[in-house]
Amino acid sequence: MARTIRERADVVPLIAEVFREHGYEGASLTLIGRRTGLGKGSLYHFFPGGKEEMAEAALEHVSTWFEEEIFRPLEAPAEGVVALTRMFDAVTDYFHSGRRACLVGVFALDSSRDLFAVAVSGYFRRWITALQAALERSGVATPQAARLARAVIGDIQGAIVLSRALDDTGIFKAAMERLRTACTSAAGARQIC
Amino acid sequence: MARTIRERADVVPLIAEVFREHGYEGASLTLIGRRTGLGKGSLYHFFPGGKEEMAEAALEHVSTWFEEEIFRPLEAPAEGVVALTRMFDAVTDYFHSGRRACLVGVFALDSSRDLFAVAVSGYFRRWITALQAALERSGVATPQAARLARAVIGDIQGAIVLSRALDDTGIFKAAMERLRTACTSAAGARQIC
DNA sequence: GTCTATAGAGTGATAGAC
DNA sequence: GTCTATCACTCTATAGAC
Repeated sequence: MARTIRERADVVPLIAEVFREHGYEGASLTLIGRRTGLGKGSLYHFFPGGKEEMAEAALEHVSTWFEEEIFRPLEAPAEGVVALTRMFDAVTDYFHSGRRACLVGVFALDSSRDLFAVAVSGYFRRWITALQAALERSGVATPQAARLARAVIGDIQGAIVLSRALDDTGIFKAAMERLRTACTSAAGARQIC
Repeated sequence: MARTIRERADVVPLIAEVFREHGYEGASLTLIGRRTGLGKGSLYHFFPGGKEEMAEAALEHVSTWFEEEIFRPLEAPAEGVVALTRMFDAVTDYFHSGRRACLVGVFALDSSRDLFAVAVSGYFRRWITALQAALERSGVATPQAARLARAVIGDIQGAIVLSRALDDTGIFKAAMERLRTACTSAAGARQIC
């Protein structure tokens, strides 16, 4: 009866990966148990709310990661254009050039959206806000920055869908390059004026 | 034992809607039976291959609809810019301004992608080809048309994800307007040169 | 009678809850 | 591990159209 000193925090990323790959309905407790190496008893010890609490924890984990690695750097007082480039690099890395789906995007598409509406909308709103801040710091006017930020965040999700559908990471990389150029050229155009 | 003369073709759109809303795993036969008003006997009579055959039929139905309503009009010998505008109108209508998910996009995101890889990639490849043709007919050079077509199809998928996530059809409508402008201005710029 | 569409009880397997 | 509910699916039985 070995007591593998496992913490809740250790298994959440693994659970998030199962939800990301199979969706909320498709992620069975058997699959989650296999991935984490945890029995149902342990899973319900860590997540008394069951599958729904596991998904909430997965969403929170993703949000926290993005908060630290993407959102806050976008708002940091570094030069806007540098922050933008770093974001596209980090995003390309995180989504494995489009091979890896976005957990929040997956949840947004099917009926599980309603169950996690607050977390799902909060994630995207937060990202748009942070990106808009970086664009404004680069000299883009507020209304244009807001519009561009919404477009870029949407387009990243689209690039994931399309590169997965065509099984071609080149699609994702090309999209990131295009969006990065759109952001920096918007910044450049404003600085000239 | 009332014999309601139902045809397979009548229930396929209803089944497609269940898969669209719940994903492949989330779409249970109970749900499908309830939506179509058909018992398991009838469902298995029409689809001996079970759930997988139902999903194949749903994908085929969507592809056929797009072939007739979107792809062929894009390739018809009308003026390219007119064809482009019509596509964005038809797409806005079909996806209910982003409220309705894309069946193929949903399948592309989760693990069911591998099961339906041919249909999923075929749908997007076909759309890109047709859009590229309309762009070229509008005067856009081949390499730019190919790049733009890929970007537009990806961005449409992203607009669906984001507008569903934020529960805001304005996001989708704004994205369609932006993409339409990008297409027509690319066509216009080329015609001037 | 045959064939087709229907309903639904019943199968083992597996789901999620506890 | 144990529970019940539900899963995808099978099978029998029915009805009416020919």
